[in-house]
Amino acid sequence: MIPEKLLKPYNPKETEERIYKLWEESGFFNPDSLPTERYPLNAKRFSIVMPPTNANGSLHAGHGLVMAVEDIMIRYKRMRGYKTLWLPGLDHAGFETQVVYEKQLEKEGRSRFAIEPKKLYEEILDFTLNNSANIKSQVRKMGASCDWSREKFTLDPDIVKTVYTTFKKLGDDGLIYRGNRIVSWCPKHQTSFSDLEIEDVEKTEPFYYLKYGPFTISTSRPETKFGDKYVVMHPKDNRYEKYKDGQKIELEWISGKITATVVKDEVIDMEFGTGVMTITPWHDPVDFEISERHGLLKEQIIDERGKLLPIAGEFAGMSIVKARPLVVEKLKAKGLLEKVDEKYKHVVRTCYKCGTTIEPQIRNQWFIKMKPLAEKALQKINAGEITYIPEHYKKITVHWLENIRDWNISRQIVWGIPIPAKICAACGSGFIDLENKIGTCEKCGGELTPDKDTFDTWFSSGQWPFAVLEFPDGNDFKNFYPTDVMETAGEIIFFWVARMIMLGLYITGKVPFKIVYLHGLVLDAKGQKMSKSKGNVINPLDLTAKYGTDAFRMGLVIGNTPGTSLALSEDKIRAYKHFANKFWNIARFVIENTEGETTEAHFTEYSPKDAALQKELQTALSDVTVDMDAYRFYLAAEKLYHYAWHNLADRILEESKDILKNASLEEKRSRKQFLIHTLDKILRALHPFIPFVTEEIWQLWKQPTAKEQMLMVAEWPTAAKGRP
RNA sequence: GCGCGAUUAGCUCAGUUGGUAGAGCACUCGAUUUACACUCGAGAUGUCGCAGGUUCGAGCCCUGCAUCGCGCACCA
Repeated sequence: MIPEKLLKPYNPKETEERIYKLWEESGFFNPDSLPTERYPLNAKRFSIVMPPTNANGSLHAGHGLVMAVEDIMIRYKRMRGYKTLWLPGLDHAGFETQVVYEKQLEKEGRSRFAIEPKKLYEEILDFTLNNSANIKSQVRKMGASCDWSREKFTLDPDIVKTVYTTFKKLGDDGLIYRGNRIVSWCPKHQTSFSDLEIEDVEKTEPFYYLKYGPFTISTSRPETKFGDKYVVMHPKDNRYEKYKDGQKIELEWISGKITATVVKDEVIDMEFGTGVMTITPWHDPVDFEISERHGLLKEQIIDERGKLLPIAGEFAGMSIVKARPLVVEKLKAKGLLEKVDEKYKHVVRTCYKCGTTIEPQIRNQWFIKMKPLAEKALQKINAGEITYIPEHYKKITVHWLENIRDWNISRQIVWGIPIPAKICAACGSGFIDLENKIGTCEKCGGELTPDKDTFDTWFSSGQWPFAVLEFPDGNDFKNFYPTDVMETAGEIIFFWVARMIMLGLYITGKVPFKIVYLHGLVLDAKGQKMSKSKGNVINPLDLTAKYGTDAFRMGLVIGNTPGTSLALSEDKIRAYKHFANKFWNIARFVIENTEGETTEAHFTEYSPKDAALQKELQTALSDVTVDMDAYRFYLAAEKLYHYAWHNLADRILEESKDILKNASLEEKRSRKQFLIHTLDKILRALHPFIPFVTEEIWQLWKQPTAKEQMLMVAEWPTAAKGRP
């Protein structure tokens, strides 16, 4: 009897939840619970650690792509007999989450700075936990066959322990230092950043030429110049030959008479402006370096909120934005303003989140010396131990690693893993202290207080692969590390991927993954970046509800080459909904027309015509397998789509109508066997891409009596092997 | 300034090692008690950014240029 359900159109809504439950309850998402007959103890293993989802919102289209692509990899390998582990996780996403939460506070008319830190932490934790439940159900809706029993969160005690151990080891190896160094500071968020959180924006602003004693100096930031008492020029600049290094000059400046000191330094570009500049070491990285080289005094002009300090005289307490025109006015009144170039183009460093101009500040922070870590990573990458898909990301990574800078890992926010260190109130020294053992400052005997800062979130996620696999003693670490593939967004290649390689190598001695597969952004139908303010955000759940998850997955995968952005249009997804239904009907035709025919696994009496078709199918399948092994899912999916629709349905099924009606008994039997055989193979081959509809058809058709007979753990339809 | 991509049909994009240019959507004409209207058949649409070069043969390899996008960079 043909199952009643097959007579109606395919209904994803009715199917998906039930099928996912079937899979999940089988336990087969867990590599340890796979049927031992097909997956013996010595079976090959395949593992992917899922990029931990930021627990501060809900799934967006980009997550949809992650889930689709990684699930395809995992399902494919599982069908090929690998014990597959796909380990899901959530990221507290320190600063990112804090920003999201602060926006919410703003709407409520509250400010993070008015909330007691402990209370704020509790609130954000609640917020995060609320989101996580939601996110997890969304990941399930995408059909992700990940092992929920191994799920991890970046704030889990064992992860934190690993992070602390790494911090300690870095310290013991002399790779961590606490330095009073210039850092990038966002006055709005009031935290420091690493160089990656900075966005360079080209701006056109007035450029002021100011009289500084006998010199003319130029600046785009007159409001920072109050404390400038060093005037710097190139030692070989003939124009200023008569001024000697260290020479004192009395001159009239913004707030009155000062004594300036001449400094000669080779960083000065003689061609630029007048070849003379004054320096503001507390608030400019170049100036900081100069003052370090020459042992000059440094003075803070701007506070943490971006307001001027008492040194600015009558401007004290003013924000720099307000102060600038007033300072210019005063300079003008004093006759110190020589000229203004109104259209000066230059690069301004801004906070990547809020666009506020970065105000560099000198702060005592924890830094990691990156050079030694980067060198090891470069060796492995250059030796080809990591394959990049697409390839050009390798060059980008190498370039970044070769020019790496030290990593400031201190963040002045509450939402994160606290830095396990003590700070001396008297001398500012810091001591890594995991066991709360150090009582007084080892340098000056001063009193110690716990470090109030938290780690940069990437410091913890940078250790994710070995941390979640429970390095060093976990069985998972032995069985699944290094992982096979790291699939994530090309956007975070430095933030995350490169750092995982460095930290993974440093701690375990091995690269954390063999293949890096990077996908591009998911854009809207017009190719524009999705953003809440533009109102063009596509919610994956709306699309899966409307067209089914299988259609959504196909739409994300086909025509999407790694590394390239994808414009996601609803038309495209609708087209693959049609495909799911088409395939449903192919199955219905085959099942209806082969009723009563027993399946013979190795049928040998094909008619010449069917033998040819059989060969054609084999070729198509091995071709697809080659693509699968080469991670060309966009091609594999398209080929299967084409075969199923335009070969199987349009050609083979159409001509079968005549054969099944009019041909000889032998020919009929041959065709029926071929149809059964083909449907079986195509169901298997399409399963990684459209898991729900294929499993549903499989269940209706084969009516398996044991969970081991699910399509999810069935064998891939060809033994052919592509390139590794 | 240095580096990395992209440029192929009206739109969005494929094109794996060089061998007669492809898909989806859109478009035109036709079919209809059908496995499927979430359908089928037929069709139109391309100097593959430009200029050279290598080759029997180039969308693909090499050189240069243009346009767009991105990343990196301490010029006050």
